[in-house]
Amino acid sequence: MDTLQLVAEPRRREILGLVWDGEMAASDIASCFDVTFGAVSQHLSVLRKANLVTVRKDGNRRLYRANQDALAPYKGILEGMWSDTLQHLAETIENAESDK
Amino acid sequence: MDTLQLVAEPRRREILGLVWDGEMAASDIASCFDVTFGAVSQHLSVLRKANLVTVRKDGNRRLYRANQDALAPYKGILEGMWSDTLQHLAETIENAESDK
DNA sequence: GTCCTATTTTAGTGAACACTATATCATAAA
DNA sequence: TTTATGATATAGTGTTCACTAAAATAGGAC
Repeated sequence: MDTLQLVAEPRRREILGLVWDGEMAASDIASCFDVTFGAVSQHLSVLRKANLVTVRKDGNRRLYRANQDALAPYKGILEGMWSDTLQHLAETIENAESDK
Repeated sequence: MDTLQLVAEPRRREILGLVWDGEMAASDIASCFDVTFGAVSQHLSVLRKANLVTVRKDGNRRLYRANQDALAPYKGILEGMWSDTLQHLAETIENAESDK
């Protein structure tokens, strides 16, 4: 599957939105969605293999972050969709709150 | 299915490439691919319903053309992929030849 | 009208893939 | 070393969807 198709998938789009501005643990990402941890981990695996996210180990946890260089061509479209739904903002705020 | 996913599908991407610069009959579009006429017609139907192409009747034939306004946000990405594969150019030239 | 071509539509098939559940692996804490 | 937590990998399921084949629709030529 090519990059455009990978990015087009709605769940992955949302995940990319979450890790766009900064890194985020897999468990925190998963808690934003109504699917199992495993499902999110699979999406992260796909994004990782396509070099669309980077991972950093922090003890037990894996911190993910969008690879903005690789995603540069899609940035405009992704941002457009995040702002359309306002979900990106809502979710990042929600996450920031729960981190306090 | 949203616009990004519609556009991401490889066959539809190629079809959009063919009708990007000018209108083209459904049969001519279909003859560029190794799938049945019906399959291409279905893709055209999807693109039509999403308002990504416009149709004009010319007697028996239906002439399709990309709706560049609606596709504007995706133009850069699509053009990048067409130039990558060179298929877009090859196919449009091939088609122009057969029209002579 | 009857043919022929261009196109759409419908029914059915196969494959891709997002998901669940479970097993496995790795790190941290006891 | 055991126990718990965070994460990945695997097996199996259901749905979506691109495709084929065939039927239906429409326009032009005769």
